[in-house]
Amino acid sequence: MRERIFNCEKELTLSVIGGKWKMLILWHLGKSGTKRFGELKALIPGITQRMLVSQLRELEEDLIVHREVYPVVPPKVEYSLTEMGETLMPILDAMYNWGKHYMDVAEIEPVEIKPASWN
Amino acid sequence: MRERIFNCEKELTLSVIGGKWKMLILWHLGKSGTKRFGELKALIPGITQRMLVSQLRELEEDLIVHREVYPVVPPKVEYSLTEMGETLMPILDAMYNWGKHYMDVAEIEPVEIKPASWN
DNA sequence: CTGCATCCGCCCTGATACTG
DNA sequence: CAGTATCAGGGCGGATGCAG
Repeated sequence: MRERIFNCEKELTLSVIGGKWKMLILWHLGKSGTKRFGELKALIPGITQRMLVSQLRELEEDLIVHREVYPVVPPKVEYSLTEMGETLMPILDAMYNWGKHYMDVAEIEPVEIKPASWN
Repeated sequence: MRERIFNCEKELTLSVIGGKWKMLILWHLGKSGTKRFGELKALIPGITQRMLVSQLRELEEDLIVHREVYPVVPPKVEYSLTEMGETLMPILDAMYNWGKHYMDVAEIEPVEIKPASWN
């Protein structure tokens, strides 16, 4: 179980969205809605099944993501944002805009954003 | 040197504020202004000198924090937010408010916020 | 007072193979 | 299709000692 002892509420927020792939997952679910496991995997190049599963489990445990299992063969599982998860989107938007502006103005090197059309 | 290859601009933002103690440092500098090294250390219980130095160096390198050295003995060094650093405060505010609300509504356990009067 | 150098342990993550 | 199990590596961060 994850220890959750923080100095400030900001760190609680960070612990929810701070996993290596969590912002990407939330972004997809928030911007284009419910997705199947395989769809998410295809949308996030480079992620392994192990990481996608673990990040989704943590988001589910934190009541950010809802997991809907359909009892069919082959298996079908859909993921979507909860209401609580939706309330994170303004923060993700703000972080996206800040990062974009920061790249233009500060020109910190080296910074590379992998090619992607789904921003 | 830190590798900075991201899938999205949000991750760049996270890399700037995501260090273990960075949000705390930025919060103090943003809410109550310029601080000496020793003041910051006193304000952040539990942080080691090594970590305070390294986190400040990274923030300085990222043009978020300004470091002013006074050539006196004993040494005196003051840290403050740059203009770019100030633009992070709305995001930190949003994260603080979200975390606070999240604790009340979601009641995720275990979550513990250490006693502190400087929020 | 404000740092830097060194060592080290742990957790996160990646790779790979296997399964209902 | 949507996972689980296992092993291994690397980097972040903690502890300690020294310096200008």
